[in-house]
Order: sequence, then C-alpha cells, then structure tokens
Amino acid sequence: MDGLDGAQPPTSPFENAQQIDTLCPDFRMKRTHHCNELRASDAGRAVILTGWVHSRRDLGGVLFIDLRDREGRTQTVFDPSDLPPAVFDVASKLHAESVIEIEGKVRVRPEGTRNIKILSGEVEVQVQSMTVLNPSAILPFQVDDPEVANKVNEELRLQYRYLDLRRPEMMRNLRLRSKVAIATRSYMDDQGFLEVETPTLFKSTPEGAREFLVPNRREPGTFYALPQSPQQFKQILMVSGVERYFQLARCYRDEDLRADRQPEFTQVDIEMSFIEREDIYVLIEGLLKRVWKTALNMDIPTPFKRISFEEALNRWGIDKPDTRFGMELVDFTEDFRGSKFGVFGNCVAGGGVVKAMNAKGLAGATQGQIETMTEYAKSFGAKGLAFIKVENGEWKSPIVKFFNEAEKAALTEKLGIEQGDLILFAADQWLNACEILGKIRLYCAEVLKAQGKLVIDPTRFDFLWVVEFPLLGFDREMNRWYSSHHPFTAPVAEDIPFLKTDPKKVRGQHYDIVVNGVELGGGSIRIHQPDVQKTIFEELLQIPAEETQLRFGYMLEAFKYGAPPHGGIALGFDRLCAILCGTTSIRDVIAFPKTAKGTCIMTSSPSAVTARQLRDLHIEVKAAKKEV
RNA sequence: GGGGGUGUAGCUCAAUUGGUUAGAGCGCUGCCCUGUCACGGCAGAGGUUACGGGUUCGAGUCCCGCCACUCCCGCCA
Repeated sequence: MDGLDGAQPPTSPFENAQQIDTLCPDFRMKRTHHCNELRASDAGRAVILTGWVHSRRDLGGVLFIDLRDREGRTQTVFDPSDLPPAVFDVASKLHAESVIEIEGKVRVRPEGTRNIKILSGEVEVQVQSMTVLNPSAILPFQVDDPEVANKVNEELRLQYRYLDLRRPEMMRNLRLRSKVAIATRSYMDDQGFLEVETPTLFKSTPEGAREFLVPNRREPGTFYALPQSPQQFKQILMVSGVERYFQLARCYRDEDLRADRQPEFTQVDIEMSFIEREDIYVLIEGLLKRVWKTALNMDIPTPFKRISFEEALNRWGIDKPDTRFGMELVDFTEDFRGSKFGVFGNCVAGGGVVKAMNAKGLAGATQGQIETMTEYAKSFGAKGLAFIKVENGEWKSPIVKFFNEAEKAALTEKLGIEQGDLILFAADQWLNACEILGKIRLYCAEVLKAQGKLVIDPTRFDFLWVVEFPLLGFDREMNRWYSSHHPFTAPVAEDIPFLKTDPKKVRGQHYDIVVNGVELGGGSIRIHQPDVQKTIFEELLQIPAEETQLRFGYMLEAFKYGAPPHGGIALGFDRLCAILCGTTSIRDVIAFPKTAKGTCIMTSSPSAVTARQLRDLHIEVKAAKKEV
C-alpha cells in the first residue's frame, strides 16, 4: 500500500480512499472501472460505471452528475445533443443518492475545467446510456457536503446509519478498521499465534463488570452470561498447549456508557506460554509498529518508555498519563514539614503529602474554572483547593501570607514560577493528592487548548508502558482485599512472601499500554500454580472455598495437570481504531454503535418480546414497559 | 444513581427585557440557464418551537414535570 507522506494522520475524507484501492480488478461484475480509477490515459475508452448520485449540476443545456462509489467519484456529463431526450429528462430529475449505471466514453476535460480536488478530476465520462438501478427518496440529511454532514445530530446519523456510513469520512474509518484488523492478524500469524474462537455463551462470574445474562430455556432459573473477556478460556488454552493464542474477541459489559465505552466492544486478546513480561512488551511494540505503519504510514520508535505506577502518579497524578504536555506534579512534602500554614503542616505531620503543579499561563482562570477545579478536589474528599495566581508582580492567594521565605523560594524554584502562572496545591494522603492534581492537570490542559495557549501536534503519539502496579487494593467497606487488575495476575516473584504478611506491598506482574493519555490495553503474567491461586481467592479476596470451587473450580482443576507459566494482554480494538482515525468517540469506528443508554436507534433494540417467548424461557416480567 | 449541555422548518442554526404573521442558509418543488464541480438566477411550499402541565392580557423565551440525545462523576475485577 502506498501510504501517506510523512507523519500526517488522514484528515481529508478521501485521502485514504484514494490511497487504498481495494476493489479487486478481476471482480468488477457490472462495471468496467470504479469511480476513482479513470485517468487521462484512459481517454477514448468505453466504460461502464455504477454508483450513487453524489451531486447533480444542471446547467440547462448540459448536466453533470458526480457518480460516487466506495472508492471515490467521477464526473459524468449528460449532453442533450448526444442523448435521447428521455434519458436526459430522467437524469435531470434524479434525486441525490439514487443508484445508477452509466455507459459512456472517457474524455479529458476541456482546458480550465479540471477538478484538482478529486483524483479523477482530469477526466469525465460522456454518458451514452443510463439505467436507474434504484431511485432514492429525498434524504433526511445531506450526504454530499462534508461540512454540513459533519455537524448533523448524531441521533439522526444513527437512525439512518446506512446513509451516515456512505459519507467518505465514515467509509474511511470502516476501511481503516478493516486494514488494522487484517494487519493484526497477519502480524500475529507471523509470530506463530493461533487464532482461536472462544464461546460467547459463557458462565456468570459476578466479579468485575456487570454481565449480560442469557436465560437458559432448558433449565429454568439458570443463565449463560456473555463474556466480559475471554480471560478464563485463553488461560485454559495455555493449559491445552496452544502456547500462542490470539483473537479479535467481542466482549460485553453491562455498565454505563461513555464516548470510549460501548456495551459490546472488540479486544485484541492475546496469551502466550513460557514467557516473561519482556516478551509481551516486545510483541506489542512490534504489533503497534506494524499497525501504525499500515494505517498511517508512520514509523513509531520502539521500545516504549516504561514508567512505574508510583512514578506515573507522582508526576502526572494518573495511571494513564498524557505525556504530550508538561505541567507535571511536584512534591513539596519536605518543604512544608512543620509549616505554619496549618493545612499543609498538619497534613504532612499526619503522614500525608503536599503536591503542587504550575498551570503555565492560567493566572487569568475565571471564577467558574476555579470552581470546577475545586469541585474535582472535593470529589476526592478534599475540603477545598489552594491556589496562587501570579499576576502583576504579586502572588494573589488567600494562603500566601502563611508562607515563610524559604517556602516561597522553594515554590518559585521547583515550579519555575513566572508571571501569568496559576499554582495549584493538593495536601492529602499520597494517592488522593496525586489524583486530585492529575484531574486538575487534564482540566487545565483542556482550558489552555481552548485558549490556543497549548497546541498538541496531532501526529504525536506518546506510547508508554505503565508497570509495577500494586497487586491488591483494600476495600474498607467490605474489609477485604480486592484485585486491582484481576485475580489471576501473578505477584512479582520477590514479593510473594509479603502476600500473607503485608499484602499492600505486593506488586503485580501487570502492565498497561498507554498512548496520549488513553489506556489502550493491559495484561499480566498469570498465576499458574493452583496453590497460589487458591491463596489469592480464599485468603485475600475471601471468597469462600465452596464458592471458589463453583466459580473457578474448573480452572484450579485444569491447573493441576501441567499449566505452563503464561501471560497475556488485551488491547481495546475500538479505542485503537479511534486513535488512528483521530476521533475521541469509538462510535465513529463502530459500524452500528449503541447510544449512551445502550439502545440501537436504527433497529429500536432492545425491545419487548412476546409472552410466548417469555413463557418458553420461564421468565415472568414484573414491570413491563411496553406491549409488543 | 448523580451533575452539566442540547432539543425551533427535512438539515444546520437565529429569534433583544416575556410582546405584531417565529426568520436565514442548505435541502425540497416549479421556471430559466451549454462547462459546472457545495454551479448560478428567479419564484414557491414547508413550523403542534421534543412532549405534558402551569404562571401571564400575552410564552420558543419564565416555572414544574417528562422524554430523547450528549459529556462527565459513580461504575467499568
């Protein structure tokens, strides 16, 4: 494939369509060429084109129709002196998006009438005959003008998704997604992986995300569940000796939606035997290299940077940092130890930390913006948000009067304070303080971007591995430990002794792949020893032995018969495609996505079912919303 | 479950402090036009202001409710 020049992600709708010619030349059926194929060298050729009426320009004595198919468009000319009047008449009344077939002769356009916007713009087809294959009704929204179509309400676009997908921009996304899927398969095949399909009618495993349940007609009261991921099956495949497995797996989570979350989504699911973390890093770096080359013709540098969970929190206040801009968090715990400013001094004395960040150039933040940031702080349990506006040569802040000279000097130096800066503080327990400023940092970046003070190169991709996550977190309400990733994650070997003595110290062999602040995927080396797995389930997660047996018995059993050491990863395929397409909504890279309430507007699903269907399933609905 | 935003012609949007017959561009219909490419020109049709209440002499505008879409928090092992 001829890629794009340089490092530009595609911006114009036709860019990729022009580059990736995928209509097989030996399989054209009714047509002789597609609509992005004819060039000056084809002049004089008799051709048949098929497609949609993209736009029609009727000049009275001559009529132009831009004929569009998946690959692009070609101008066709209807000249009444050359055509039966009936044909001209029908053509002049065609609605946009009608499907036609034309037969005609290619000619170079007259001097001064070339269209440099389209690749076929040097030529046109002089129509000799036309068949209307299917007239179109008047459209609910315009498809031909990208400026207009881009702004159309998404609800309407989803209702008429088939029209929305005809837009070159959406077709480009579908095409890119297909290319990335195929590149992934090809790369994984090169690396010796087997693509294995796992069941989507699975068993309910109530940890983690809420599941979609599927009633079992044969035994009342029992249910399948749609899998949140093929996790257990892929580990069983390792026990089976597959050694290298992958799958573009459809997964389901019955949780609330977001721009980057759908109830059903696709992940590139991977598992390998006899490996260490390093092997996964190399594999995924190679995969992403291939994908970026295929989709954007970009060479991304590898290996990726690695950052520990602790460092990520310390510097960016989040475990999926966007490192494309600065405003890093700075620690002032020691500078404020014993400070006369009670909020900071007491916090440090109580084992907390003081952190600050410099929002460069944000001293002019509005009251509303400060309030929004304060709300973020409060949502983490802070009482308020301390800040300093550096304006007109002075530090404007209700708290500055409590600072001594040494404290001020430390701030000035470590934060590089200058005119126009906004300094923000968090004093709290370590994790909380980091997370507060992490949220605020991202908010400040949005504000600065909107003001044009922060510009991020759209072709920049900051990949990094976040590693050394804590294996467990503690749930105060339930008074027990929970897995920060999932219960199959192996502890770092040297930390295993702490499992029974000091669980919070135990690091997991877990890794996340992050790009531009987006969590692209995560995985881990798994526990392959049944006794360690049993300890995690029963002693730390406090799942009763009988329940462990019911839910995971088959896995523990399988692990008894020679489970190789193994590990894997899953990448969010929709998110991957969204990043490559330069969109923040995965709905733009899914052909038929659901709305924020999980409905499909086009098909009106979910929908009520008949009483008979319910009876067969032994289900009684207590609060029916609608009749069928 | 909670918070924010949006909803006016087929589409994208206006509509001053609550005040005449709710406007514009595109699309649509008709007419004119032989080099356009978002063609152009003229004319025309098109509205339960999402929906249901309320306040008022008078509501697109204010209040209450409700629905849909959207963004975020919770949630997403």
